[in-house]
Amino acid sequence: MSLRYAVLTLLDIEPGSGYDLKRRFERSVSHFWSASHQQMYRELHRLHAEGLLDCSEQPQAGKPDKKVYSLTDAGRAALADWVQQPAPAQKIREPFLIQLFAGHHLSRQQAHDTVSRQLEQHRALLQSYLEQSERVEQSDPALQERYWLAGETLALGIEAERTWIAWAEGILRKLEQD
Amino acid sequence: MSLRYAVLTLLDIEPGSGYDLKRRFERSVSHFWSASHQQMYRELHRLHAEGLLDCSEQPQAGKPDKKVYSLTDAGRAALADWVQQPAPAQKIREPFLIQLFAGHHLSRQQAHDTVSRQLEQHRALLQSYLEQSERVEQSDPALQERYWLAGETLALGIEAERTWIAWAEGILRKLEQD
DNA sequence: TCAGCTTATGCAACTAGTTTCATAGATAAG
DNA sequence: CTTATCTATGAAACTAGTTGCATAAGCTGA
Repeated sequence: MSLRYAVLTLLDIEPGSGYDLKRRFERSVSHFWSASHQQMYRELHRLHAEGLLDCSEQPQAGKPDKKVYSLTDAGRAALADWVQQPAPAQKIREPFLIQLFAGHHLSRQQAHDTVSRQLEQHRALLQSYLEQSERVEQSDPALQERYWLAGETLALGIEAERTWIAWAEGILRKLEQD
Repeated sequence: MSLRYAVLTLLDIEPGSGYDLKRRFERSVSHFWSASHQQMYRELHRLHAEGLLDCSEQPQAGKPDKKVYSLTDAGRAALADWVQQPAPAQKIREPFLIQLFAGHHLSRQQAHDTVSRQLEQHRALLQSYLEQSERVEQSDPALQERYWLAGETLALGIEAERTWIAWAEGILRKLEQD
């Protein structure tokens, strides 16, 4: 049930199409939510059917037409109501940590390889979060002020990645020293 | 597809029933995976049907009978094979961070309340991870040696919670100083 | 003795999320 | 001129996960 509120939140900040939304999920909330384009379109249809979203078709020059969605009053009310409810518990599912949990089936070299591979991915993630953070810092101060709590979620993403990277580097050191 | 390997990993370390498994998920891998008892039982049935698990019914004094599952050779082979594959990417889904992202719908007081509520939960989590860690330290050194990578996953859980708590405390400070 | 908790297992129906496929115009590289 | 990529939307079928219900034995406290 949280996907719908993630969608409402992004469209509340700025209206957009399913395609826009998919990219905004990748670029701005990937540190706490992910969804495929099919999920977006389905959720947009549902929210529109329930009267939480308005939809206007916009022909574009040189590109296919867009369906731009924006919140109705009912949509804004539903979102404002939900943010005040206790948040459903997060469900953590990290396949890589299962592999480490079963790490006694790996040779030292294999363990080193899998951890290294993950480490590269997390370094890339940290890099992309830092770039996002820079973009935020260069944006309109009034918007930064209004959405400062959103900015803090990104700060958490950055800190979490730094913690992860430091931990993984520690494991690699232990695997290297016999 | 990762649940099955989480189940295989725990049963590889020590055989047990669906009920045991559910509690072991809560007590020993909750920092990277969660599953309901229905998921356990269904997965155990499937794994048994596929020949990856053996099952023996054990009558118990003073308690209902148990079905104790353990890995077959095929089960151990499937697990050993899987741990060497690249891990599927983790999917992060944190409803609380969506709420903060939509935090402009909250008053200062409401924001303070929701963050405080989450902070309490994360402090309790850290506490339980630290207790787990102590239990591990007091266990047989040979087992600690064999499952040291599993121990490292717990260390990551602890570090991640500390990071989270420090971040949340920072938010609360910002919300308190006008 | 009755109510509630723990141990123990399971089905059925539902919601959420993934994968595969399909369509279609524009643009860019070779 | 063909292949590939990007923009843009969607259906259908599948797998994963959740919720609600059912059953049943034993144990604990009022």
